[in-house]
Amino acid sequence: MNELSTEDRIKQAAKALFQEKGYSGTRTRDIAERSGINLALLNYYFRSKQKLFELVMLETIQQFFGTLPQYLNNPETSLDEKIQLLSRRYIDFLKTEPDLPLFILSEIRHNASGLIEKMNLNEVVFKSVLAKQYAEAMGRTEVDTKEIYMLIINPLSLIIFPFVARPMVMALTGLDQNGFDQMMEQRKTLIPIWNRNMLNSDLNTTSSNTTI
Amino acid sequence: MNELSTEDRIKQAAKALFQEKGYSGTRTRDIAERSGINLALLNYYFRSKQKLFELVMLETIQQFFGTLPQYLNNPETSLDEKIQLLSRRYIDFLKTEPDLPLFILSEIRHNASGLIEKMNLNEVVFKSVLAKQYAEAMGRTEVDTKEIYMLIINPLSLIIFPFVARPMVMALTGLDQNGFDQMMEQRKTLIPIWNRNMLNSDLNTTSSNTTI
DNA sequence: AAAGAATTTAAACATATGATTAAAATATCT
DNA sequence: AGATATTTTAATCATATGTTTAAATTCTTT
Repeated sequence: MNELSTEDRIKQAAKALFQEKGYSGTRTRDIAERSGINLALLNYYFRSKQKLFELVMLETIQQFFGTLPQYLNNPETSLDEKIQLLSRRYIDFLKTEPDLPLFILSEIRHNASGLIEKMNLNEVVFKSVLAKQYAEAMGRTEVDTKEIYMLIINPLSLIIFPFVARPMVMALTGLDQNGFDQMMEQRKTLIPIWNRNMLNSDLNTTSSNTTI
Repeated sequence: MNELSTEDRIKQAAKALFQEKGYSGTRTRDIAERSGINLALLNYYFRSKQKLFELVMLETIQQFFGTLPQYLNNPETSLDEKIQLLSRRYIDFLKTEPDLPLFILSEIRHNASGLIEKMNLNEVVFKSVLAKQYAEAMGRTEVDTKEIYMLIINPLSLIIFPFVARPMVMALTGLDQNGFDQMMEQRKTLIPIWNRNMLNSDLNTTSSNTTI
């Protein structure tokens, strides 16, 4: 009853291997071995390595970006609470899938079919409750692009970059894997504080004392 | 007199292609075509695709990390001036080599030979003038690891991540390539301001009003 | 100019890789 | 239980890929 179907076993193995080695570096024979299947089954179930890859990519992109709207759009949390939830949940998620962000960022960079352009993420962002909350705090109805840097890009930079650049971060800090994990735990609470202070620099610039 | 040697032409083509397609996705025939040489010359000059790759990697890693010490160690600039210089220079550099960070981060993640572990980057960081300046401002002789997050990891996150995640950032902000470039120009001055405010959150925590 | 060294060329090689094929095995339906 | 559909298997195929080889060409030295 707990047995995965052959199709799912292939997909799981492919997802892991594509993340580890990239598309070109992953052979169909690697996928067959890891999923414990006969090589020809990959073509039977998915028709080609390329088709399998596209399917895995779609699912993985959905996994990475798909939860973003819910963090930005909960009307019952404040702006700060949203950044707190985003930090905590994304870090928890990335700790379970440490290879995923690098894989996604690498593939969307080289992928000519524009998968994420089709997701209308900028609408999600500009029309989010988070953006509205910030605009209201500034006494306006809309945020501008520069404000999106602080509201979205900077938190995501602080959350995701250490995962993408883990060997580099470990080399710079001298932390081992365990230390790195602890660092990311600490950043769950630190990132919202830092971000609040970055937002405050904009508030100070506009001489507003509004508390969000 | 301006003629590049055959060896250099191969290296340049290889560097560009490895960044675009990765190691496995780049064929020796691609490199030969792009450098305008006969295929066998790759083996004549570099013995193998693997050896060529290792050489290109070494040079590229040096290019990416090699300038870091000079930004952290100039005794004639304040802490804030160092972050300003780091932001400006790294952003300028990355605008000329937009594919480089993703390539480096991807390869050091999968590279078992531990190239960057041998660089003793954490010594560079912990013993830097920057770290000393911060410790002095805190009335101590040394910084701890958490402080390195703010002094080094956070600025690097804010600087490098948008380049690594360019399609994602463009999708979230709705910016085109031109807009993205302008955004990075703005971040040259914004990142030091933001970082100063993050550091201030630590200063406030320790109830110190010291100005650095 | 001739000899020797270095570079370049085109073809061939040995192996790898994604895909196909046909038969065998298993599952499902009547 | 037999017929049919689906899944699996092992071998084979067609092409790709990194590398080698030997000859030709160019460069350097005497």
